[in-house]
Amino acid sequence: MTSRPTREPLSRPVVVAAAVALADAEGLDAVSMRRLAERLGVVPMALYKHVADKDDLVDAMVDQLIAELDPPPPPSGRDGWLAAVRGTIRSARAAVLRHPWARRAIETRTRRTPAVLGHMETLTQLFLAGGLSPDLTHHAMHLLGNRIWGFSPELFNAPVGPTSARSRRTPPPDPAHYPGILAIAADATARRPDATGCDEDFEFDFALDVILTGVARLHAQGWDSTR
Amino acid sequence: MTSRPTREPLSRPVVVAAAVALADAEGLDAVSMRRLAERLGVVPMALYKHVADKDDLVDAMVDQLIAELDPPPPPSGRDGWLAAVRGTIRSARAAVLRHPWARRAIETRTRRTPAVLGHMETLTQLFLAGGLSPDLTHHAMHLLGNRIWGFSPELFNAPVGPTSARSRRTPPPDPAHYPGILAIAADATARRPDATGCDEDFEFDFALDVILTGVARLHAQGWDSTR
DNA sequence: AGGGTAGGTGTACGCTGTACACCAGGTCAA
DNA sequence: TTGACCTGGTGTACAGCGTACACCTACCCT
Repeated sequence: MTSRPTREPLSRPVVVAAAVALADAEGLDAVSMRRLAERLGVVPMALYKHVADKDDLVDAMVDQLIAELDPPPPPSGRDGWLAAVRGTIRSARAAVLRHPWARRAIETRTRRTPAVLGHMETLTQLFLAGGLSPDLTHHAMHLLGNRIWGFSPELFNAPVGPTSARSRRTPPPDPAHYPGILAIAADATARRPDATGCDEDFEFDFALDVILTGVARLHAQGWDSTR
Repeated sequence: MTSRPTREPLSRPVVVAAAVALADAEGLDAVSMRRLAERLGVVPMALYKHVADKDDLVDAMVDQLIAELDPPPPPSGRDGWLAAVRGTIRSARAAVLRHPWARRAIETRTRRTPAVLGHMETLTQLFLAGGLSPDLTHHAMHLLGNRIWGFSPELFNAPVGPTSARSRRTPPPDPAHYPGILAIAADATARRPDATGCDEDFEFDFALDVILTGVARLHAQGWDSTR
């Protein structure tokens, strides 16, 4: 009998799953066609039988992440849309926290895949089902922006991307020149003495709250974009 | 007399200005060390005498853009901070609209250069001068996120990055699967029949308005992060 | 029996950032 | 005046990237 050292055959899902695993383990930059192929015990060009190009691969990685999201909770009662929207977005947030590469991956996407559109559709439906006008819903989605994916842009914290601790030619900035920033930093440390950096979870919820509250208020007063 | 075919000597400002010009003309992807050096009539490695590495170069490009911003308007009167903040952010928006590459460049930055911190400091000061607590100011900055740079993430429009019109293997999505999105799209076209895509300026102002209004309301009611 | 196709291989190209050695010209101290 | 040093531009080289293209093999279907 011929021993068959056959590798499990490749397929698009297998390739994408391996890419996700690689990104989870070593970051998005580690996902090159060559490294990924090596992991799969295959020659780089073999991947191109399953993905169109690297962009397509990253699109697919994001799609797979979206597939992990919880199904939208059934909105219940008046103003239930608010909780439903919040829940859906929190689920997205949980997913991108599980996959640190997702943030950067999502930011660089330009294609709206069916999965991406699906998530946007879900949220849109929740707004509409809550009685919001298509008009307000439209602008509410824009207002949320990337927050529908569960992250807000970093503002104060440094280490998002690869933490290149290389020495630069420019000296570190002198805090004395930034009394305002210093003041809020001092206030923050006074409130949370043992914390390092900002509480991203708090910031996210705070932002979501201000935004959704604002939208709800506009809804209540019958806002219309043509004033 | 010896004819002197001396090229204008390089310097960091010259290099950065050339990089900005190149990005303005051909996009951020066109800014490679080789292409930039070619433009300057110099060998690629010569650039490294003036910038530490490519990251440093892009940092410097963003810094130069920030230098173009209007100085902060003097806030006047009660609630003048609101107009002042709005004006400062609008000025940033004008700058990134002049330089289409800026958006992507800013999003990928991880270093807080003095110029970057300076812009954040300016806004922080405006909030504080308006009487907002350091606490609220802090979270307001987070809430604004990248909008302090004058852009919100694209949600519906496609063509931000390089418009790769390559054919993909996945077919275009069927609009019928997205009735909610379809509904708001229909509403939008009904309101602006001759428009292509969303009105980014409107979206930006709308978002800024909801956010700042929300912050002002919290300020008025003495909001505190430790409830 | 034979053609088509799906999937994996191998080679090659052009592009990227940048490390490293070198070298000319100017400045400055001995 | 001489020699050391520094500044800035050069040339070569390397490793890594995405991917075009030709090929080859094994299977399915008529």
